[in-house]
Amino acid sequence: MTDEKEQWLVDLLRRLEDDDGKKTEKQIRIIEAAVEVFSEKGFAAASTSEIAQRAGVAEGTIFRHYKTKKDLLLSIAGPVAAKLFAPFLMRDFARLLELPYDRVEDFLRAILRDRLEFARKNMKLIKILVHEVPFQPELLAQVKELFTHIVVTRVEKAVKHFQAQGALKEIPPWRVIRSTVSQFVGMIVFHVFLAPDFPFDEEEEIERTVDILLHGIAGRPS
Amino acid sequence: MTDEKEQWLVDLLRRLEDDDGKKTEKQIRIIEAAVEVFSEKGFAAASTSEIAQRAGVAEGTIFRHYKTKKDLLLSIAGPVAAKLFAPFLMRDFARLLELPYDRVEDFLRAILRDRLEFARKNMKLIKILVHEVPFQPELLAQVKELFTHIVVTRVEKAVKHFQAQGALKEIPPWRVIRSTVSQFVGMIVFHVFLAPDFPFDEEEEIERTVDILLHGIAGRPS
DNA sequence: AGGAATAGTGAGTGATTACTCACTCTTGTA
DNA sequence: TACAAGAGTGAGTAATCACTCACTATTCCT
Repeated sequence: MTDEKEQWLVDLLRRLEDDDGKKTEKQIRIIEAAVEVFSEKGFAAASTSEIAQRAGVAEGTIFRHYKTKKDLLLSIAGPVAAKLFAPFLMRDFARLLELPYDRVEDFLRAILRDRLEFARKNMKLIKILVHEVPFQPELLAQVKELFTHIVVTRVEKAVKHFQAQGALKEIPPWRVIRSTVSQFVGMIVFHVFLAPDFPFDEEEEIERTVDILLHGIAGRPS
Repeated sequence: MTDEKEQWLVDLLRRLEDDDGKKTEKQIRIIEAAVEVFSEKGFAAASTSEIAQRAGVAEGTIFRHYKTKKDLLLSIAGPVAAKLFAPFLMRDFARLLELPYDRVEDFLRAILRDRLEFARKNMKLIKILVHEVPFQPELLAQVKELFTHIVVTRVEKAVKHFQAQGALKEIPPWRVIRSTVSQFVGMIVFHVFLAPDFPFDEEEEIERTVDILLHGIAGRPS
């Protein structure tokens, strides 16, 4: 039944796989240059002339492939939003709920590890998305829709599953989700964006973060 | 001894109190209009002509008080950065460490409550600061300096104090700080910026957030 | 090989930009 | 009251902006 309403999501993600479909070499260079300039200066302060210059292309070439500058932005930031939530749509994620012996910590560790890697590989794209989402209504709507659809249909189910199992406290799922997202985003923002040179053992850092999320920072006697 | 090196910080905050010093009525209107336009469109997409129009002022008047558009931005965003960290410099905060009977949860609740209120009252200003910090090196440097100075001299001391007391786990203070900031920022961003219409009992929400930070989301049996 | 579609070009365009400047108006002081 | 200093003005300016278009180069199908 989920496959009916979420078909568009699956389609969306499938389209992301072959997004290198039929692109000219120059068009690829335009996208690469746009990512550079957008992430460095922000969308509004980025000029099409600089993008063209960095791509080694005439300015008119940009507008052959993209109607407007905003079009170029959306063609870049849109897919990032989808990829950001992609792992929560994978089959493995749904199947996971059928494995009652799977421990929450393994589950959380896997997600954090995966999204940390994703953030590292896509720093500039994420920066562009986060920066422009408040000013581009289309982007905001897309992100909100992706997030709510995924959360209510998948993640919330997973939370309730683990709660029934006794692995998670019986608190409202949205609070569990918010705490987890806060902790994970905080960790990723710190290590990837704020202090990328801060030395750390990735596996241990993941484990400690999940441990704090699960058991808190209070002392033992409590 | 802290009073020597941190004199500049104290001075900075004192200057914020009487920042309404000798300002013309039109100058105040310019600042108000600038806050509006900057937060709506972003600094780069905001035009001085629109700011002047909204302030009911000639465009030249802006440049009588501010050398450049960037000057106007910095005069707005700079003080916000300082006010953001201000409560961690208050005398009460330092004195708190001399009260061994004070419980961590009361401490955390007070901070969260205070910063939540601050965020509500200064939504637009915070939005401007967060949005422009990555693109204005002066702002970034100021925020980093404020944060590190405050953290190492005050908050870290507080964490170690509570650890010695047995109220907090013996984990590296920076990890305690990161977890706390993550959880608090996540809570504030959700309630103030993402879902301001989401109905909630503020006091209970504060209590539940602090409880999750202290004791985690794991089920009792563990 | 031929011809149509698509990719690429770059000079040109009107609109908008941040900022200037010569000027007037207001305010405080002696 | 006289006068200096600052506040306020708005037309003006050079630069830059996103975007267009008439044209050429390349690719692709038959």
